[in-house]
Amino acid sequence: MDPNSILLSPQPQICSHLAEACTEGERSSSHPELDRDSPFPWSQVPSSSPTDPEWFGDEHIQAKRARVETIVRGMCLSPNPLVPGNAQAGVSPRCPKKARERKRKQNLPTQQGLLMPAPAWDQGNRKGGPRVREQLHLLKQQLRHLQEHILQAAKPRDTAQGPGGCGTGKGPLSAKQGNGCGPHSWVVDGDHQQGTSKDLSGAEKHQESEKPSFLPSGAPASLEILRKELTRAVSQAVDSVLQKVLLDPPGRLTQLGRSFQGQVPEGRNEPSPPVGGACKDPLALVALPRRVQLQAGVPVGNLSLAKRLDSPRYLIPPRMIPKPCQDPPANCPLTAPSHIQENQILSQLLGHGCNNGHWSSSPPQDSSSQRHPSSEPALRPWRTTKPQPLVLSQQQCPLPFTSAHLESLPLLPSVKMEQRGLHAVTEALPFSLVHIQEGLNPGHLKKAKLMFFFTRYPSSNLLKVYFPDVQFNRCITSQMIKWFSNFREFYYIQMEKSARQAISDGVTNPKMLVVLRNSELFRALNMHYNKGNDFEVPDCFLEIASLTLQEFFRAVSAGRDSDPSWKKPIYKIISKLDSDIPEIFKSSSYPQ
DNA sequence: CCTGGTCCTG
DNA sequence: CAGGACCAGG
Repeated sequence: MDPNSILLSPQPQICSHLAEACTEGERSSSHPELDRDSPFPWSQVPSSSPTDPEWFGDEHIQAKRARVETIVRGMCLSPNPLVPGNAQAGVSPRCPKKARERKRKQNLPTQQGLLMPAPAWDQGNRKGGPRVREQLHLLKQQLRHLQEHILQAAKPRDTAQGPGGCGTGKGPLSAKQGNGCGPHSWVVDGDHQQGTSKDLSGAEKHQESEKPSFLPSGAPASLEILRKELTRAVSQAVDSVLQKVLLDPPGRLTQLGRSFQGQVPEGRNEPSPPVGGACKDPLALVALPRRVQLQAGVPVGNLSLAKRLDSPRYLIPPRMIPKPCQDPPANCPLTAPSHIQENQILSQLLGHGCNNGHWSSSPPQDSSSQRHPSSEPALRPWRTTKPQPLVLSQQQCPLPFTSAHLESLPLLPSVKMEQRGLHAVTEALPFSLVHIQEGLNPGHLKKAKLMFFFTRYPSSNLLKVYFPDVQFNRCITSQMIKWFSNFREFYYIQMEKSARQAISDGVTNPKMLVVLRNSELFRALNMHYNKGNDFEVPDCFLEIASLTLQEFFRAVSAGRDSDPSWKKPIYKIISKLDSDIPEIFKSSSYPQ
């Protein structure tokens, strides 16, 4: 049997009695979570309008339509079709996959698809952005074909018209089209990437005004009429589609922004109930007795003794050593972090507005690099995007942007947009949105690691309390839970390793195993959770670590490790020894 | 059925 | 650290 019964016996008691009570309540976090069903009106968009066959009575055209459709479909299957690819690149790239594969996650895609016309969900996507884009694309193609027909019909005269016609004719188009004049110059460059709905309408408008000159008086008036009608209809269709997709109430706009990284803004995740309060209990109850013991001079095995030797006091709050001083309360509009968010938001909005409408069928390369949440400059893609389409789009794109917003678009090629566009857009967004992080960034990870010193098994509710700047949803929550799971893994591995090491070193009394700040074990742990060593590891952690180490030691030395699940009991013990996390951690800008 | 945990793998 | 498989508990 183990010689340590002395020391260890008291532990379990503490746990089972005191701790249990508290952790229990806290841990059972079955967040009544959110109202998942929030059917968004505009989600219907895809199924409705434009593609209706009726639009093109001409059978011939429909035939072509079918053909084009297959082509388009093929295009959609390619890498990142029209979708601004790595939407969730940085922070939560995995959600989509999960959503796609795991049944239980299926509500996710649904909502996300609706909320995010452009997320990187599989193209195969059900309703949602992809479809809209596809439809728009189709429309564009169809229109182009029609125009080609018309062109052919009018061609003879066009050519007769001579260069003059084209010189004045293609206004905006000539600029884009390398071929300048020529009969095709006025043909909407549908396939050409820059061909946007904008282009179409814009071009057509020009044509309309000029057409008369193109078509000799004798020209079939019906053609002209047909064209106008068609143009108008298509324009309207495009408008309506875009409108439905993009023009949503401010409230939605918010969600739109939140959903950016491919996360489901599944209902509001209220800063959840005062769970924070719960967390304190564990240690408050569990550790407290110990503190009392210690302070009262009642040693709890070597643990307490060691404690007193090299460590300050239990009550001394951990602090960031080097850090100048904590940042002002979280909500500081334009801090570096929020800046990134702004970019995200902007790019999302823009992404929707433009990519969504097939017009900015921006090259795959672009889209792939687009919507890179955190790290990568969200604006990058725009630098390669041609301004024209955007300029044109102002004229008819019924986006929720104000003219001011749009005005900034042409300036996109980077910086300017960042300054003006961002401002404009962000101003239009709910204030809170700027501060809410839809994804997790390195800062959050760091914070989580520090929190690990206090809690090894945080409940999701607790996490929500300590990460007020994070928009929790299933993905984010599980990601964070996963973090802690990983932390634990590392932690326990280290413990086991050390325990075995101690055994092989001839240690026989677990009492001898205490994690001191100068120990190798501590170094490893500190390196892992507190790189940079800018945080003072709380004593309670050392205590828990010592305990864990001892438990492992006892288990291994007792040969219990032969049991496949020999660690379980240890986990159980440790899981009840979470401490309360300092209030400062509740600040969204804590570790800064 | 969902959540949260562990284990294993990359 | 993320993913995925698998499992237990509510």
